[in-house]
Amino acid sequence: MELVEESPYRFRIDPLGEMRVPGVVFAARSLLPDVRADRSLDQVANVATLRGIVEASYAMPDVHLGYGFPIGGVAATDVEAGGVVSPGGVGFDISCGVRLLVADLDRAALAPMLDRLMDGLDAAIPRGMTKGAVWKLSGRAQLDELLVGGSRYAVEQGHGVERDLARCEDYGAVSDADPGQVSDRAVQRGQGQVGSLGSGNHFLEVQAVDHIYDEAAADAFGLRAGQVCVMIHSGSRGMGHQICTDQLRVMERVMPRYDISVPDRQLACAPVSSPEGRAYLGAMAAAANYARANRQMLGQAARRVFERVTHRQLDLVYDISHNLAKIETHRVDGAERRLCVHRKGATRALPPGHPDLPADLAAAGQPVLIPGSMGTPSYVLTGVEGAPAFASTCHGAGRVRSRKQAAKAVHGRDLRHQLEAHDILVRGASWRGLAEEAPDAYKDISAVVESAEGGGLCRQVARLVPVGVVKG
DNA sequence: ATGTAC
Repeated sequence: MELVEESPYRFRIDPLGEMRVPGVVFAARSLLPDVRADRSLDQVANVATLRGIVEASYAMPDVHLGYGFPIGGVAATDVEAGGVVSPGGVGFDISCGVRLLVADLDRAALAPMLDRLMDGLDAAIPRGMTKGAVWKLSGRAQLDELLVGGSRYAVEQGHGVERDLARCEDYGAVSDADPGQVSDRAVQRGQGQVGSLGSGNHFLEVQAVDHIYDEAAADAFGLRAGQVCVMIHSGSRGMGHQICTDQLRVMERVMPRYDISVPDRQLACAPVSSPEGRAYLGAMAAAANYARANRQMLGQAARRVFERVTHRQLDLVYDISHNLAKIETHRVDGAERRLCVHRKGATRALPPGHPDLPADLAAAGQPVLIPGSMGTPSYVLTGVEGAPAFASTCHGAGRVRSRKQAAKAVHGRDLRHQLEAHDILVRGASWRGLAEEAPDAYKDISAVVESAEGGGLCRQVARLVPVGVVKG
């Protein structure tokens, strides 16, 4: 594996063997994975062999090993040219993403109430392995409505306000969800989890705006220095996981029928326009809407606690996914093409003026929400005109040490003391879970974001720092 | 990420 430096934040893997296009990695040299110890760039090369792939197999600065595709990967296939869709290009946590809310309240004014706020959130946010969810659904019929309607359905049922939907990617729901493709087992797993955080790197954080890079965009997003925010990072829980598992099994079976062979079994795929490809996209969309409704409900729970303790409202800045495939039109080799754009651990970053943006965000561009690892900053970015990689950017810090290694290096109790020494309050679900998420198990988020901007993928708008964390 | 194993 050889990396050719094209510019300080852009490296190329030239096509070899079955690769149809090059690999392109957007990262400073210091963030590049070690090609001897880490297989994630082999995964970038493997993705480049997929039928119908156009331009390049892209990797964001937070790239790391995933199932088949790397996390931090972007790949687009040409639908009309027999291009494939692959569940591994989306990941198990379908439409995992981030929701950011802001309060008209400064960090200093919150300080005397912070402990009570964190206790309230601790009690109100279901998380970890324990059962519990904000919203108990009445049965499959209601779940099916949620799988089609996403956040819009939650708001229609009284869980939120109409303005929330204008501040959700896709206005709260992706189209073409097909609940008929969702197995009974997926329904069973998802039924009791709407409005629950999960575990791993998922969190709810109380944060403060620490630095503004772009005043005009920050103003459009409703962000100012010193202001208190709530960030929620969660996904589609057991529902998305089961849907991914089910659909992978189908694709593994039908690949020979379409004469598809892949260098790694985890790259199972089918043509976008085949029955199996369409079935996956319908099921994936259902899981995506589940994830959005999940974050809507978590946001509602946070709002109730926040209002009770501080007597202030939380307004939605934005809700955005970083694990999704979408059919989009892009110009490739001078012609408009319908592409299936896989983003796995990668975030869509619409530039200013994009027609999919609501009017009040048109001048600034789309808010892109980048969650940091525990105890480290998070970022708000925005899209830029003429960006490469189908208007995509990074999604977070990216793990560099395994959960096991992380848990061995530090005890959760010590980590909590370290965070509290930095005035960050911690409400965890388990000591082990806390230790697995130690910040030094992740890349430096600030370096990741700098690389993304340096590579021309996005622009920095604001930096947020944690003041209290609720961990799954 | 995940009822951390079909």
